Amino acid sequence: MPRTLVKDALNATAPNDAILLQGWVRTRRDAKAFSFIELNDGSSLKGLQIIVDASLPDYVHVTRANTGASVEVHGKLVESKGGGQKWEVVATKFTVLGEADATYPLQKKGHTLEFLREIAHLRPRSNLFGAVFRVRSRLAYAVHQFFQERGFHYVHTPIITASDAEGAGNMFRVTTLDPANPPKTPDGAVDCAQDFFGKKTFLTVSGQLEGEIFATALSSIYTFGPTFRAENSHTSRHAAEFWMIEPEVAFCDLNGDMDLAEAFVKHLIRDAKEHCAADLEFFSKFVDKELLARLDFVLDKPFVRCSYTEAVEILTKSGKTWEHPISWGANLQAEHERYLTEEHFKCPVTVYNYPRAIKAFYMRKNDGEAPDRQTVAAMDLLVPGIGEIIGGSQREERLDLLKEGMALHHLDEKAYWWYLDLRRYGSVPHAGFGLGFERMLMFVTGVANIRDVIPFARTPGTAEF
RNA sequence: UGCCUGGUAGCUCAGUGGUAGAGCAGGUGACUGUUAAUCACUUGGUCGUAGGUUCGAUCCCUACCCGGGCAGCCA
Repeated sequence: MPRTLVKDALNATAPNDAILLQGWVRTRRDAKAFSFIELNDGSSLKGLQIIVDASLPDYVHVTRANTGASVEVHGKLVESKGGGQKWEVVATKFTVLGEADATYPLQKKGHTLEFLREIAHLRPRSNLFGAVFRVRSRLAYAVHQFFQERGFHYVHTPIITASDAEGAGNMFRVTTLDPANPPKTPDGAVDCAQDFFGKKTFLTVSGQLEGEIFATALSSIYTFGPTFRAENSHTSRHAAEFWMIEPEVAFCDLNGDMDLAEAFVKHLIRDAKEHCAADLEFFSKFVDKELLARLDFVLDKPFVRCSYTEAVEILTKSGKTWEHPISWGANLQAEHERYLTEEHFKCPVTVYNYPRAIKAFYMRKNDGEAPDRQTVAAMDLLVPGIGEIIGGSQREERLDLLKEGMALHHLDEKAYWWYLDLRRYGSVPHAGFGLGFERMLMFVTGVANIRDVIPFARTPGTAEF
């Protein structure tokens, strides 16, 4: 007999005389003549109520079906006599597949997120994490759907890379050399030429530069994969390993890039609302009361677009005192970004055209500006509660200006020979951005800590599981 | 990395310079078409680690370890 998922049983339109369910016991309530078992198989937030009558021969096994045990139930799907659920299953055959004794850590009560992180191998069986990871799965699908429907091609950029100065933070070294006894060059330095790849290699901090290669061939591409930053960041929104989505579009300028970013974020929110409604209701009830209202609000209105120069004026005229003083040329700090999106505009804000000096070498220089007010066509999308969720730019497609940018950032042209070739041969205007998948999940679920939207979080000092 | 904050029963927490309590979980019993069921009884802790002050430290001091928050870095 084929297995029926709890989700499908709950959505049944008619009773069913013979049904098979498999899953884990969430809670059991014993009555004199029968027991109630709430069965969950991860297919939905809500479980299915199982009735095991004491007259059933298998009833002797019910006492072993404690919270956490895995069970198999053959039975009849019938309309429930009790309140609280439409359908329930009256068991005809009841089997405990795997017991869970009193040491099972998940209890029928609220646990702290900190405790659940310590049992990351069991927390997917909780309501909250079941919901988080169902949404994560759905949104990963929605990412591909959004881009595939728009003619983008999915590119697998390398995870191991030799590009070591992309300006996106510290990198993890990848090496097979013996750390205790590495080969040395005559002058005493570690001889990286003898390493596995014959040179220094790292885990990628971004697939953007390789993405540009494919955008200047396939026109519109996106990457979606793991990214690594060896920053010693102790915050609720940084992880050493996270997933990033990086579209790159040829024949596209900054406005097109901002349009794409806005459409993408809205698509993901709309998709979650449509396909994960019960899970989002759960978050709205137990994690963040404002969640659903905020998501609706974000969908309804166009995002505000505000140039860096305007943003600095707003911040200067706000009358607020800043921990980090703000003036033209300084980077926007978290407190500034939070003010813009949470207090001043009260909606998602795209800040664009940042000072050239504080942005990456590959960003396109804007023309016709005073020498002390030069900007690049960069943009950051800020959302309430999280801050920066997207960072992107139009890329510098003019060879001479790209070389100038590299000189400003003290980069060696030789290391980027292939990147410069893209400007030597058939260069086109192009633009792209990076969206932190976990930050998007935090925004959609209301979950406040990045460690709780990653199955197994890697943060400084922590790599359990 | 800097600053702040916490570490007491399996979990969530209270508490006091004289070596500790509650709720939940577990156990036993009762009761019930129950919904994190309910009621009664009950098991359970060298109070993060190592020093120091003191007649005496879980409590005060120092260091360290671990968790969390904020800032910087960014996605």
